[in-house]
Amino acid sequence: MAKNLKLKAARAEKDMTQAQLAQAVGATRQTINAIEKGEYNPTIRLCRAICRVLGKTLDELFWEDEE
Amino acid sequence: MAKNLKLKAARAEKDMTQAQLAQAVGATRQTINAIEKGEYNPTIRLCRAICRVLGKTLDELFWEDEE
DNA sequence: ACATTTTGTCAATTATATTTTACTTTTTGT
DNA sequence: ACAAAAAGTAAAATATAATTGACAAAATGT
Repeated sequence: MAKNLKLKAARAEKDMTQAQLAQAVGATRQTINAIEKGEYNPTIRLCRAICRVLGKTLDELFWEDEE
Repeated sequence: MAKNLKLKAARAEKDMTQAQLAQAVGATRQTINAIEKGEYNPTIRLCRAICRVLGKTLDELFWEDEE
């Protein structure tokens, strides 16, 4: 898995820290960090929560052409 | 979580059984069944695999407005 | 009606997502 | 340069996704 820079950018666009995003979606800072780092396979529910907070779609933040 | 009828419909459109879809995405029939039943929180990687096989996007098959 | 396929469901086990605690490194602002 | 905040990282524990095997219920075709 590659780094999720789209997520990182969307978070920056909202001026949120990893800790703030984590709290907003009910996860931990480490989980958010791991997702951005790209070495993670989060659940769809968490992905949806992140999308809602950042105002993005699943396709925008979590699609990958190659797995 | 509600039943995932969009997934069920997309699978029907491809004329695939749950078992066939499961094999195509490298999962078990029970997992596919549970996802369609809606009482499940699959990983994003499995969701992406399903989308690729069925020719749909994450937003089309796995978005939910209310959680 | 009958046989066959598909779906639904359950219990037990395994794999892994997520948490917790803690520490180091990098970034940001003054 | 310094202090503070944010990000990166790691090990151990917990929660839960996913598998395996097996059987019942429903759907489909002849």
